[in-house]
Amino acid sequence: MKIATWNVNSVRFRAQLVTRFLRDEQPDVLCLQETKVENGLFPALPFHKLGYTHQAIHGQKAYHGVAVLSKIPFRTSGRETGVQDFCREGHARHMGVTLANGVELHNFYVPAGGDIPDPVQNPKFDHKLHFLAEMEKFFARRKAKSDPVILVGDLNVAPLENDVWNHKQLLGIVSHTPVETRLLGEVQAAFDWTDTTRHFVPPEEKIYSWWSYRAADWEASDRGRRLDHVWASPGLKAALRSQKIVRKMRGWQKASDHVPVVVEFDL
DNA sequence: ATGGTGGTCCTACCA
Repeated sequence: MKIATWNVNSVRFRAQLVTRFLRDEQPDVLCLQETKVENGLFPALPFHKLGYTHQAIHGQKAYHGVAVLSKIPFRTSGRETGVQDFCREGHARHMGVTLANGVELHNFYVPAGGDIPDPVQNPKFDHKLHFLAEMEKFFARRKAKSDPVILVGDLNVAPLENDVWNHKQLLGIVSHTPVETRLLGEVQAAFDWTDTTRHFVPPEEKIYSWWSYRAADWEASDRGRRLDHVWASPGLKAALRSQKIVRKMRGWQKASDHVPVVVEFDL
């Protein structure tokens, strides 16, 4: 089973890039974040035509929004099943589905958190910390860690030193501050999640999934961050087969600032 | 130290 996650930054603006990716990579399931569209206007047809006939969509106008496109049927039915309320602001930032093979899949778009890394001065940062704490509570509550569960998404935190282009320089920058990386570590510990990218890529090696639009030349400066993640539950760790971050897609015309993470499981 | 770009929707907001 091949699972992909991608912050697409508007699924309508980039629908053709989504179909290109689906043709190239042929994942069984693609989880999207920042779809930026309400459910009635979601471009379902081009993905349906490629075999992604099972679509769990949770969107809203202009901002946020998540979706799961799947070749594998869902056990749950309907277009809006599985949404949990991690988000006190009422944003569309989570969609959960259970696949026909029994795998439970959670797709997250964690709040970016604004510019100032202080929850008192900056309500967006406070909201981000609250959202992560809610994620931790949700998974800590569950007992059966042997269940096959996958958590993916734009978590908007780059946890390790080599998940950013310059660790010391980014310690005060939202996405890599100690309070965020500690909290994400607690979310990870709450369910003994395996960070699948780091399962395959040693921590000494720099690897990123996001490059700012503001760089004159994203590739030359290579000032990236690893904000996009696929986590596997303990019961799925032995089934991990491969991971890749599709860096070349940052160079496509009309690229998203994020690129997909693709993980294969032997199931 | 600053501003740099891009999507949504139309005046800023968000990333």
